[in-house]
Amino acid sequence: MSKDATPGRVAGDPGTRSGSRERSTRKVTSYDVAHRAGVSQSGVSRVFKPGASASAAMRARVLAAADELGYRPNAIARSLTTGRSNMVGVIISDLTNLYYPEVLSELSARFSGRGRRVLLFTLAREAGVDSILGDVVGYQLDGIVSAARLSAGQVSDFLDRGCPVVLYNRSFDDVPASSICCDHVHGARLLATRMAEAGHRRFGFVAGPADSFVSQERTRGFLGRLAEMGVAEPAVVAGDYGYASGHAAARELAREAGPALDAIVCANDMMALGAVDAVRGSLGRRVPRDISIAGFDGIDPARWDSYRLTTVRQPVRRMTQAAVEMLLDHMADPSRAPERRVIPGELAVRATVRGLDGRPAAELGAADAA
Amino acid sequence: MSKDATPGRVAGDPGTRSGSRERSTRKVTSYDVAHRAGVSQSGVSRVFKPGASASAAMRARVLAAADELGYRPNAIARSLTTGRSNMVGVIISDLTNLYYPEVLSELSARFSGRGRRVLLFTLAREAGVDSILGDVVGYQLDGIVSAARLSAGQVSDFLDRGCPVVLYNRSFDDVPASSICCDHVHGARLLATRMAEAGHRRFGFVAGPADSFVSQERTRGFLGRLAEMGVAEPAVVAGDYGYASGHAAARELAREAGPALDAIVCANDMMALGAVDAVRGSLGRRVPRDISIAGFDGIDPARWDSYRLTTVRQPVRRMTQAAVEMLLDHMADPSRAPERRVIPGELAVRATVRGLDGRPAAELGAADAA
DNA sequence: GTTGGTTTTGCATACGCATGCAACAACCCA
DNA sequence: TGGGTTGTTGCATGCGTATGCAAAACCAAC
Repeated sequence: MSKDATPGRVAGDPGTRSGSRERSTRKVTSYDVAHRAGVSQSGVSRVFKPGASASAAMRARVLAAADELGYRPNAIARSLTTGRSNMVGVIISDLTNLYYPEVLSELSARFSGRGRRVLLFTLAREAGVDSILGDVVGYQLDGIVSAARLSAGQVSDFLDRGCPVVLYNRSFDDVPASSICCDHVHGARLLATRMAEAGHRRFGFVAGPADSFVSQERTRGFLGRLAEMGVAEPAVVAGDYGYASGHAAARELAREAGPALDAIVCANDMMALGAVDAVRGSLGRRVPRDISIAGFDGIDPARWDSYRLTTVRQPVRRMTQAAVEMLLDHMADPSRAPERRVIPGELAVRATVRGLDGRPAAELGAADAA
Repeated sequence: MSKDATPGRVAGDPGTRSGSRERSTRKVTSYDVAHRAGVSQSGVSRVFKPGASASAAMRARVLAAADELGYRPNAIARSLTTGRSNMVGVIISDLTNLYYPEVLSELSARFSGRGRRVLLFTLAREAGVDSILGDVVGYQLDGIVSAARLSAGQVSDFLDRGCPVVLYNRSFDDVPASSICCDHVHGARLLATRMAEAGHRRFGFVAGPADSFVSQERTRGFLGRLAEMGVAEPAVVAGDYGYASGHAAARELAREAGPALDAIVCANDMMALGAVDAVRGSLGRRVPRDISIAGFDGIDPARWDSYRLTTVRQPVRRMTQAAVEMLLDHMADPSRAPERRVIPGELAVRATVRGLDGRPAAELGAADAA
């Protein structure tokens, strides 16, 4: 069978298993291709495995047969033998916070560029992490990127299962998982410095959910730096990272802090946008003349003309790139030590914070690209 | 072996294959569990298969052993034998159009509520559809929901491979795929009617990409109805569904149509928001006093106070629910005939369009919930 | 105590591909 | 021309689970 090279015969031979026409009915397997090409099944396997040894002649015959039959290697079967699925899990808590679609979009593009599929997990309301663990193990996921609020124990569970994890904007001292974080403390300090220097004296701060690592860091950085600069302690209220929540928080702050309130800083852009609208609308004050407002993240809508929100931008491109890179590195070499990368945020001073001369800041135009 | 029920012995017995402690090193298979529970592998399989026959005693012993060993059924192996993966593909063209994160979020939640995993495919720039086909086949995806601009041929390829497809906001007359569409023509006619009745006379229309089915429908519906009502034919320019594109288009329309321009309708909300900002900013005109603006989709930011955009809302909840339902139905019974559902859009008149008396429309407050 | 019927259980095999091993061919240099 | 080397190829087996089939156990009524 391997000797009598009569491709004409073989190719013309009506397939024994594959029916009469291409893609007629059922699945085409490597055996079908092998039979048609007159080689063994392992030969087909090798041709479809990059870097395996196969002669040009065999390669050509196999590829021709595969093409005629419409053969696609079965990734499931491959995963079973290799133990890796070429799928990575991406865990996102909440796509309504518009920062996450940006992250997801980038991650998806980068992973697919590296030949991996993205299995998406959205965590409705903190629930379902356990079921995800089951899936991660069951589907042999090669790794996971988590941008959700998992606990240290949950992350450990993944690692114990031999599934590398890259934490996005979170890290644990006692868990050996890699992480990529924006330096929220530093960014918050930059913002605090800038706003204090601009002469704001009565701050309101809108924190995120209490269990949000990002919120904790931003809050700590911002309040800490403000204290260092001798600014009166801000009034603090908590939100849920949503627009409506920022809207409500701004109104509450105005009620609490009274007319002296001259700055509101929110733990993310979504809430800051809500705050801007509340201040301009319900409160009837001007931004930034009466009240300056700033946020964190640098989401796209924050740049829209109606807002031009001052914010601390997270370099999403670089962060996602790092996340993908780190995860793939760990998949390639599991013995590699976990790595914690921190990337500085960038203060983007736009139109919602007064300038250092106390007047509305100069417009920056569209020059500040991500 | 199946008779001497001495669970104490069995449980205390140091596992032969599973090392010494729970989850020590390598994968735990159904054989490990079977050995520990003193039953056969097929027994374990049956216990973990809902609706399979297994005595209460066996079930209890197997579950206990599985728990002690930290066993999780290998979904990959299961997929190999059953031929179905419990994964569905979701194809999204562009997450920067903020309508899609909403759709994706809903789809993800609904599918995971039905026990399916979502494999995400983002189509960068119309490229890569072919590679998706390979993945769909290779990963034995049980079905796919496509909210991207696939061609009829591409959809047929999926179907030929035995993979049911539900098209989201698109359908083909000659392809037997199910689809869920918002009635864009009808919605566009509602909007056109309302705007013409409010006395607008010189329209500008910002279409989407030429190959966008949604844009074609909306354009056709809107222009058609306007013509019926005897309104002068609008100036039409094309955008790419992005904010910046709407911004630029509004300025171009103003230049083309001159000061008589009193209404701009965009083929989606993202562009409409850009148009609002362009009209208020660059053009220095008021909305809706000088120029009314409307969009399509009903994305979240369109409801923000700074915009309160008049739009034709797509009932995302109902549409995604229908999509999931239809896909699952087809997965359960592949012989079922394809179904094309159409759901009406809802005109949401908010603040960017003048009222029927020619004055700014009454605010609707937050009453118009999705 | 026996028989017929109904679970329950184990056995063996299939799913589709990857891969270690051995057989083999081609090729090189002496 | 021969022995050694490199590079191809096929064979056989394993990955972890599901499932048809038959053996076994159980139950109930006679």
